[in-house]
Parts: sequence; C-alpha cells; structure tokens
Amino acid sequence: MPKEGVSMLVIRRLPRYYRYLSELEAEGVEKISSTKLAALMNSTASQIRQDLNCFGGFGQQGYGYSVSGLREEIGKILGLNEIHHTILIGAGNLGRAIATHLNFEQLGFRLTAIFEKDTKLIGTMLRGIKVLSDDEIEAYVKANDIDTAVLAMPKEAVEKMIDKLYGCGIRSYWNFSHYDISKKYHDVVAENVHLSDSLMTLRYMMNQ
Amino acid sequence: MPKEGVSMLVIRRLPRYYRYLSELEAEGVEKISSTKLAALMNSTASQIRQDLNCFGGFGQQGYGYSVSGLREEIGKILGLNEIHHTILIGAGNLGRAIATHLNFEQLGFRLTAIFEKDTKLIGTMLRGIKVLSDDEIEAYVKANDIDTAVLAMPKEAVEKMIDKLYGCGIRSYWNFSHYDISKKYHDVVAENVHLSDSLMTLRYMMNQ
DNA sequence: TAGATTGTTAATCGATTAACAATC
DNA sequence: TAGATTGTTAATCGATTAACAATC
Repeated sequence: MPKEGVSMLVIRRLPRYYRYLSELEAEGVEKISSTKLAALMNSTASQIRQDLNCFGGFGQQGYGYSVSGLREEIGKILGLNEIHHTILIGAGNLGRAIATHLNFEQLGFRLTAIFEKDTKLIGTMLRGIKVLSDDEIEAYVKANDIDTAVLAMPKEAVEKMIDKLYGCGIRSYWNFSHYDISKKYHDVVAENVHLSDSLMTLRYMMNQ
Repeated sequence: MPKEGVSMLVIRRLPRYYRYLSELEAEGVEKISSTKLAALMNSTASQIRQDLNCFGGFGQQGYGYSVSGLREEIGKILGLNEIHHTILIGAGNLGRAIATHLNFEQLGFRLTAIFEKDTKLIGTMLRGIKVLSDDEIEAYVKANDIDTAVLAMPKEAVEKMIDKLYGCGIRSYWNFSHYDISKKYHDVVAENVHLSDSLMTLRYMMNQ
C-alpha cells in the first residue's frame, strides 16, 4: 500500500491525520469532508486531498471521507497493523518515561525488554517488563526476533552500543541521543528525537 | 538580532547548527568552512550559507567561519543568553524525565517549580526542585515572574490547566500533550512534541 | 436532477541548489 | 599575488494552493 517516492513532508503529516481521525471516531463522527478536516487541523482542503491521493482515492465524491475508513487506511499505510519487536536501551529517567508513557502496541511496536548498565536498576520492573543487563542483549535479540531498538542513553555510550546492536541485525532505531547513527551505518532507518532542539525553537519563537 | 519573516524551516535548522558547532568547539576546532560543516551535518554548503545569511554575515571570505564565534551568534539568535522562568506541570514519568534529562539553563530557560495533582508525589524532590500542589500555581506564577510552562500531563486535563495558566499570563508553552493550545488561544507560542507521531514515522520508514 | 465534494491538473509560491563576483 | 571561501544573485526544483471536471 505505501508508495515509493512520497515526500517526507507528506509522511510526517500522516500521523497527525491519524491522530485527528482517531479523535473524531472516538467522538462518534462518521464522515468528514476535506474542508472540515482542514478547519479542524489548521490545514487546507487542497493539501489534505493531495496528501491522501499519494496513496489512493479514499474518499467519495459528493460525500467526503468515512472517518473510521480513512483512519484505518492511514493506519495501514503507516504499518501500524504489523507489530515489530523492540527493545529499549536505558532505564534512566528518559527510558522509564518512554516505556511507560507510550502505547507501543497501538503504534506498530511491541516493547519486550529493557536493558541497562547500572546494576542498581537491573532486575526492577517497568510496565511489567523486566530490566535486564546489557550483557544479555545479543542473546536476547537473537532469541526474540527483535528488529528495532529505542535508544535512551547518554551520547557517549551510543556508538559502542550501536556497533553491538547493528551486529545482531537491528536496522531500525528510535534515537533520543544526539549520536548520528546513519553517518556510520547507511542501511539503517533512524528516527531521531532531539528534545533540546525543540526547546530551543520555542525559545526563538518567544522573541518574535 | 533575529529578523522577521525567516522561514520556519530555517529556524528549525538553527538548533542543529548550534549543536554541531558546540561539538566542534568542544573538540577544539577553531574554524570551519560551509563545505566541511555541510559534509559533517549531511547538508549542503549552499544551504548553510543561505541560512546564516538570513541573520547576518558571520563568516570571512577565504577563511570560513569561526566555530566559537558562529556558535555564539546562533545562540544569541535563538535567545539562549536570556533566561526565562518556567514551571513544569506534571510530575509523572514523562515530567520527571523532562525535569532531569534536559539542561534548561543552557537552552534559555530556568525550571523553578514542578506542579502535580497526585498528592502522593507532592512534597517530593526532582533535581533539587520541590513538587508542589496544583492549587499553588496561580500564586507561584505571579510571585516568580513565570512566563513559560512545560506541559507533561494527560490530554484530558490540559484544557482546564491552560485556562488557568493563560489566566495568570503565561503565553509560551512546551507541550507534550496532544491538546491544541493555539486553537483556543491565538496569542500564545506553543511548541508541540508529539512522540507518538515520531514513532509512527519510524514505523512507516521501516516498510520502505 | 441539483448540490456537494472528491481526484487531479494547472498555476503559484517558496525553498534549495548552482554559479560567480567580491574579498579576505 | 594566488587560492580559498564567503555573500548573494540567478536558476532549478519541489511543495502548496487554486481551479475545475468527474461523479457520487
């Protein structure tokens, strides 16, 4: 279903569509026009129709879009219906927040283990998932069909960790550190979250 | 120093420049050309020069840019040298991670208090900052020159909270919830962090 | 049928890239 | 001076917006 060569700008809007449609569905709304959705999302009807038509014609002329239908289609395009097995590296404050705050299952992932260097944390539980020692990573990844890692650890330690993870075949990363994974490994998918960049952007906008 | 009408795409690249320049400075590098910086950042020399020239001519022909000089200029453009007083709403897992993980002072903010509804958490400490009761927000904001709030609380409770915060004069928000602040209040600056959108984007890219 | 709204093509706008004169 | 590299203008490319025929 997902097509080649769709602009990254369009891709990054898909989760937002998905979010608004989920809300509308929860409110019991059955259909919506591109104009109304645009008003709701502070977008434009043209952009919504262009974006969606990168993947197919999901609407009906003279009617609009089925809220639940469109939500499901976008979910499929994003791949949310196929679950990938994931581990989290780092059980510090950030790691714990990620593990507990996000609904991985609804986002196309299953978090099955957390790894940590600090021996004080090893053996504790987070959201029902045991915190294991870093030494066990390789065996665990191989035994449990893991293809994704979430990195919530200090930048300094990331390179060595990536070498290990890449070595066991992990090719997709949700990266909260400032280490640039793609620079060293070209065949990985890395989504970086730079919280400090976001905060600096806010600081800039406050002066405008 | 910051100019009107600079594209948001340029603004969002500034923190990234700042980050790479900070690293180069820490490594003791004194000067860099747009070509070399572009190679490092996986950008282009043209783009870097265009971006910087939105704010001024910071380089020297035939030489390049002074690393520490350029870093400082970008810091000023971002406003990092002027500290704004900030409170954090929510001392749950996400709130605790934000409070402990980020270096607010280096990013133009000072986090001075954390507020929480859950009475079990009230009175505890986070990074040396006391967790206070939600009831104390109004008095605290007025007494302490607060102009920014970080929102790390469930979406359901955000609207009421914003009404209160806006009422005490807070106009800038770093928002981790999915509540759309700007929809109701048009004169606020809101930087939204949608972690689940980022994770969905990763999920999409894994299928390409 | 008439009205509404899509899918899609065309027009506009803005961002990126290329080129080069200015200058250190 | 010659070489390097910026600042800036021009050319290209891509994204957004507008328009409208197709159609439910």
